[in-house]
Amino acid sequence: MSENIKPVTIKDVAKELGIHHVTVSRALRNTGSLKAETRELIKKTANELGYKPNRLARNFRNKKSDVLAVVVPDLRPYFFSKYISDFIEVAQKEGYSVMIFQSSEKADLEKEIIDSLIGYRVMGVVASVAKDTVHENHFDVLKQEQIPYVFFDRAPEQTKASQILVNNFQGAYDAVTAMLKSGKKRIAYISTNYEHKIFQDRLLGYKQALKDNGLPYLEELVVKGGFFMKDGFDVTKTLMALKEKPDGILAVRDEIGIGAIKYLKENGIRIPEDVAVIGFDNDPMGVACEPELTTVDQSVPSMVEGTFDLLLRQIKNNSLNFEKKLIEPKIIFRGSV
Amino acid sequence: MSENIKPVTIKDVAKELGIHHVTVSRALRNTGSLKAETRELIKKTANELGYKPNRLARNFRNKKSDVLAVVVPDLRPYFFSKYISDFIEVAQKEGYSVMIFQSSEKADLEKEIIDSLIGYRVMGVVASVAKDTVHENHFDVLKQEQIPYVFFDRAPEQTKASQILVNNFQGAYDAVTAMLKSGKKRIAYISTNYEHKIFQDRLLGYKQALKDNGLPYLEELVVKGGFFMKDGFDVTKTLMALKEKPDGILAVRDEIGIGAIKYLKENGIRIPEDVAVIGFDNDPMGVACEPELTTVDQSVPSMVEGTFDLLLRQIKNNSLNFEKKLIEPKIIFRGSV
DNA sequence: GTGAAAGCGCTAACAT
DNA sequence: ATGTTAGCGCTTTCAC
Repeated sequence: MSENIKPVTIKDVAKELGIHHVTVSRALRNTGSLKAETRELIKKTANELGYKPNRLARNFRNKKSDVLAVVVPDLRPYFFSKYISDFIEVAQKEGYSVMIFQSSEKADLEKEIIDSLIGYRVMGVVASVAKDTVHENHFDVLKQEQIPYVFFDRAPEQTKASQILVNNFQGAYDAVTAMLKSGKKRIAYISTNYEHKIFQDRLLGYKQALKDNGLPYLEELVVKGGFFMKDGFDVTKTLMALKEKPDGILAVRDEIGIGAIKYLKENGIRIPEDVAVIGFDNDPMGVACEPELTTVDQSVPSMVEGTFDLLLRQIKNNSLNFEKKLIEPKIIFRGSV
Repeated sequence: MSENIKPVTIKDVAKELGIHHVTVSRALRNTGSLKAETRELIKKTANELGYKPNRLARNFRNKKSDVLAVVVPDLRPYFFSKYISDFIEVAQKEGYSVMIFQSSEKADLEKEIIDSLIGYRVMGVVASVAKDTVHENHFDVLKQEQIPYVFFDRAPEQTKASQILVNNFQGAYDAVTAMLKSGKKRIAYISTNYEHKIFQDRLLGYKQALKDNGLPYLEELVVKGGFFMKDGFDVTKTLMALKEKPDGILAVRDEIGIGAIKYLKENGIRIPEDVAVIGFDNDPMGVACEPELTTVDQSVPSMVEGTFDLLLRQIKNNSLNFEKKLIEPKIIFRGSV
């Protein structure tokens, strides 16, 4: 059990110099008017004494923290870890710290997290919602509390907050079109059983591309499964058991697409000659497999940039927005088409 | 510009009920002695009024936050994102919030981060250090400030803090032994140019395994490169240009190992018949490639559990420890050996 | 250019 | 079982 050392405060610095602590405060924050030499002396002394501003006190006094919060279902999928990594980098540069919360795809945990966030008086919230947060509206309390927030990727359906998404319709449309152009005629679509708009939009893009190319929409070619590689593997098995097999697969996630590739290869089906595959996310995992996976890239850096634009504007204007940004996706062609 | 709404405080709740705010505080925290019915009434009222405890005030008053900080070089590598994901999950369960910081492998940024952390009066810090933080000691201020901290995976060399690592020596030793057992005779070793002990230990394990099997240590088979897939690819090219080529490769990261596999396959070299490959980290990417990559698993869940053990003990005893924990690694055999 | 006073929302310690 | 007092470290406002 060690004795408790008291951190150095501005009063300690003030006492050391025989001046008032408010003067120290002013000096350290570069506000007010004081003699340049006093300011320098104070800074030097503060430094020597090992003064570290108490942000708890400062934030409390200012009634706001310099913290941004990010809420995601799960940190591990590459799309999220890449997004958060980029987000933190920008945030640190802008002088914010970042708290990360995981909902583990559970709406009720998400709710608790939001309450907690409000308690911390975070300056802004960025969220991608849980599996079941589709018709829920537990984010609305943030609006009541005047805390700016932005959804990225996944948003509740009826939200009245700003959001930033990839043009998922276009991404799917382009992916299907690409396979059609390479001569494919029966494109299957593998989705998750999540009901977020982003997945619906991808389905719509898929349908529209078929339609615009005079192809029928066939229920049997549209299947749903889980979120991971194994799920893609299983669901592809179902697809390839069809009497009339697909010759192309669009998967809503790269991991699912890789699962598809694994099934196809294990069963001697050539890619892309027999079946082409395209995924979503530009996960580096897609480069590990063979053939490398063609993918719809969501341009995470632009997405983060857009998020900050939406968020900081609200913070700086002290007002909440309801704005929607669309990022145009880009297909990265590799070996699977 | 919207008007500013004042958050509900305990005083508001108190006024509503015509009682003292301290009573409200006690009721809400389940401390002190008060009539059960008063307590319930207060809680109900607080809820109705939409009271959210101001953690800024509470933490300030208590001179400590309920925040744990994690500092990593980069969030994206699977090992880190998995670790942090697990860490946050446990932290949330224990009632802590988590701030994440990225050093981007830069020691000076790390230094700034630490100062910032101290300002937040975080309860504890968990860190894996930057590329250049080998002989540096900028984490020592945490000790001065009496903030418990634990290193995981990468630690500064002369640190006087608790740390948790995989037994890297053993992991490498076992990996080499496994290849030798499968009949390999010339095992190469691909590392990064980072100088952390974990990489040195892996090299020692590699050397010892050779020695124990009567094999010579050959400088030409030990190469260094970058951190990523591309680097593994490039360095393998060098290795395979040797007059006497290796028939086994131990890579210090799965991504590097996958780069090796990609080079080998592109050049018609069979895996594992001609060359076996083993990586470190149990990155799911290793399942995407073909053959699937055999890997040394670091058991992230045990590592997180161990971290919390080391950290919470210090927090609860209000004392700093200097303890070292080793997790035993486990080889996960897949197709590349 | 500097000092003094006041208060943010909360809780520990001491009343009653 | 409840109330009163005081103060955490900082910054805004007003005074000199």
